[in-house]
Amino acid sequence: MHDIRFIKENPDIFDANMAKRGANYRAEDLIALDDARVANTRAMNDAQAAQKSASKKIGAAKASGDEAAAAKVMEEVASLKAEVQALEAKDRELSDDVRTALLPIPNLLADDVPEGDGEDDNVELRTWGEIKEIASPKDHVDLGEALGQMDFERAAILSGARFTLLRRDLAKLERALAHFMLQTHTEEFGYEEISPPALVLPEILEGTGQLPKFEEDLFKTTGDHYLIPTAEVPLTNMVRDDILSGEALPKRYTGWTHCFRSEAGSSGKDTRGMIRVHQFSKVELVSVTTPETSWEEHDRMTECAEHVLKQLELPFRTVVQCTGDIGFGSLKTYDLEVWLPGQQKYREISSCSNCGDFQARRMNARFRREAKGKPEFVHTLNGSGLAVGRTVVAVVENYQNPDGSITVPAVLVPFMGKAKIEAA
RNA sequence: GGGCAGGUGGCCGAGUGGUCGAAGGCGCUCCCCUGCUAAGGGAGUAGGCGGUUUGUCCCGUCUCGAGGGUUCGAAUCCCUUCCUGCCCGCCA
Repeated sequence: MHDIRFIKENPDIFDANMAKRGANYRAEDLIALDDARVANTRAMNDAQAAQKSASKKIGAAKASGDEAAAAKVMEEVASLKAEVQALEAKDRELSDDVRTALLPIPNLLADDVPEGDGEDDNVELRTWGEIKEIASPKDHVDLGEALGQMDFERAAILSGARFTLLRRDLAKLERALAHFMLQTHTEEFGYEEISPPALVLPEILEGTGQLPKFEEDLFKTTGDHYLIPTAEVPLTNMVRDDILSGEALPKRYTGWTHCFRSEAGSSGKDTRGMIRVHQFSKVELVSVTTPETSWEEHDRMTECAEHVLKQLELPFRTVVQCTGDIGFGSLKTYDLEVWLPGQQKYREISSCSNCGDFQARRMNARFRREAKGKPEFVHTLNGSGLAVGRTVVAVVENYQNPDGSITVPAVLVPFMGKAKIEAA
């Protein structure tokens, strides 16, 4: 959420950013809305002050036993009551209007976010690894089904379209990958492992930005809960409503959770296999930092995610998302795209974003620089480290052998207890 | 699910209609005294919004789990709701 005061002081910056995102919000409209709120607040405060001082007079008169004087002031003040109540009601209404207007507005953009219309305009920063020559490569669906360990038919019987079911060694591969990732992030990079709830309340999703604007992307229960679309949601809200001490920062959280996405609006896209499904597992990284260290942390986090791909020896490239592809709450986002031989393409496997104070403001997450200092909003970052389902796909496709077996990446052998995945 | 008891400042804890944003204690910060393995004295110590100011000091107002209500006035009374603890029931 934006700081209305920032918009008032920098209307041009705000408008230019919205234009870059192709979003239709204007500083002028928001300022007018807030000015109305401020005018009402002043009137309300004045009325409250008048009422309060009169009430004190009544109290003083009663204390000294002067009932006549008390009655006289009570009469004078009677009319103020309605006025104060009306102004208070108006204040609630206007404050709510401002917040409601601000909530659907996307974050500003870092200056170096490239302009573009969609993912094709993302800019490649670097590539890593060597793409192996594979004669007539198969994709993960053909490989997995031939192994008898990837069962889309059974998944469809159980749950309909866009679900995956893994068996035996491929199920174990998923678990091994997640275990390896968690191990890396906790032991090597100092993240705190969290096993959070997968069902959360609406205000939690509002905190990270999925609500109110993107409700159609979420699964909602028959009660008040929503299924999390990513562990970013609970992990970032770990600091909700907190005032942290400066020394406590940075906070680094990692967690392996299932993620649930309705995939509304992506019908016809990636319908084959386990690239785009309603349920997948992901190891997430979240950092909470001071404002001055968030960019440094952004690079560090991206390197943590890249490190996992390097250890798995999967070729990938790192791109920076353009203005047409970047997410709602992000100032700047790096995507890691892994090479998939079955598609002869790089596909997204991680996305690392610096959200600045955008989420912190929604969550009311703050810190104190010094013991007596004024609370300031923290900065929050999130990244996949990595999407486990897609990593299964990448391993299966990149490590395929001519006989249909899959070589287990060296670093996973201890977790798998074997070096090769074969048909039963 | 049924019953009982609670939710107060960083923490503990007082406060059942009037000058309470809140006693006292702990913790923390600063100052003083003293002088040594510890202690004594003093001051300060929440956040939001708005104003004023940019001498960052002051002023108004709101906030005692949350939301409504009664009242001239509510931490204190009423209603709703959430959470916590304990007992019973049920159950991975």
